[in-house]
Amino acid sequence: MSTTNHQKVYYSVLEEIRNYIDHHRLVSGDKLPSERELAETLYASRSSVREALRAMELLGLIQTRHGEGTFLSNYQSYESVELLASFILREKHTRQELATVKLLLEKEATKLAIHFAENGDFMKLKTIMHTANSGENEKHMAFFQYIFDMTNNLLIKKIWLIIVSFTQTLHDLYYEQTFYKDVITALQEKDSPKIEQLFFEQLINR
Amino acid sequence: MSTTNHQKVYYSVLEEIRNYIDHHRLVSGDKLPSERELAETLYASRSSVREALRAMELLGLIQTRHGEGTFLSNYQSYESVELLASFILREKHTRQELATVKLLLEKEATKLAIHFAENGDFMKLKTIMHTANSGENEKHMAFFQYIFDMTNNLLIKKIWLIIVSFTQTLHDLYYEQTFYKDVITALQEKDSPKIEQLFFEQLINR
DNA sequence: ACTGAATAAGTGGTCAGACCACTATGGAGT
DNA sequence: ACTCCATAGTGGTCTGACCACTTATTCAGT
Repeated sequence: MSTTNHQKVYYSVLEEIRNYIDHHRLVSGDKLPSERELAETLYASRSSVREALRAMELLGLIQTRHGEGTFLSNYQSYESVELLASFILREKHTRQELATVKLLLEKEATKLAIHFAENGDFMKLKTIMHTANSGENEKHMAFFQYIFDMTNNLLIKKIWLIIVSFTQTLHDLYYEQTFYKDVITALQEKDSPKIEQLFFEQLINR
Repeated sequence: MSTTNHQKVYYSVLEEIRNYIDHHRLVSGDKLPSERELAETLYASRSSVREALRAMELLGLIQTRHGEGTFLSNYQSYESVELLASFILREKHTRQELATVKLLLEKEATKLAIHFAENGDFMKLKTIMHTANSGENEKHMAFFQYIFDMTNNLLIKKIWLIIVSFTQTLHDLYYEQTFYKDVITALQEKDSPKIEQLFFEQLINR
């Protein structure tokens, strides 16, 4: 019944580090105190401090450089998403589920890209699809990598990359040859329903 | 443990643990080997094993009980999410990305659900939204949880759950009151473009 | 034979200290 | 002014110890 509020040390360390970041107005790239200094300041052992820092590192919140120090990550890398995914995707998800999510992400990204696409982009996409010395899977990857970059949404791209990496081991990634050309056209005409239709055709073609 | 390839020990440990879970077909609630046993098996120190376990714990992948052991979790534990979110959501850009992906997933799930919806489902959804003694966020969760279950796609649901758990700590999840009613109607009429339109209105309303 | 309390064994939680590997720095020698 | 390298500072890892908590075992009292 005793509600012992025994918080683990590494957890308090995490909170303290967050407070430190806030209080010192640290931004990406700034250096954190050394492990030994943190340990002394927070009255914790270096092991406990490291447990907290390693967790943060794995989540992509910080970046450690051997011999240099610990730094706030320069960009939001969504490392935690990858780690989570590697555990979630280990389960018995069917090929069907993976393929569906992959297609949905590609479709939505394309529709998002409508709002950002400029003239040069269409040319670039066409060039990608006409690169001679690359396989269909490589073209597909390059094509949508470009699309996802256009969306300015790193998170959705990250999720897609993970899904794709799992899909790739099962079967091919790519759609029909004419599909990509049609997508570029629809993108150019900012025709969202057309994109919806194009992907839907691929969905039922499987 | 071998330090070849500059791979940090705690990271190898993490991969090994994932392999162990995979190989032994562990499911939620199952017990992992003790820290000492893992250290011995993986030729790593207990400190390194703990660094890996703490990171997994922070992500809600495992649950440790003092004196008992370490157990595989169903990663529904929202315990550390708030702390995690306080780190991850520091940048406005990140919040935007999360909100967009959340909306896209909900939209696509709803459209997928069209193909599975039966008469009883609409009634059930209406009931959820008319439950008196529950907040708007709870209604929203229950509503879409039901939608996602209809899609028979566990993967997309899990992705959504993770996204939502982070979003929730920051601001409200839900849309306008009339929105849900309109969605049910569109679902009933299998009107995919209407669903598209409804969500799009919410997107620009932010 | 049964019950219950004391004990032991196993587990996570934490700490201190040691050593290694790597990086940046600054001073000695040119 | 330049180069070189010893050195200090940093993260990376390991060992061993002790504490706190939970469960299993033992054993005394009935």
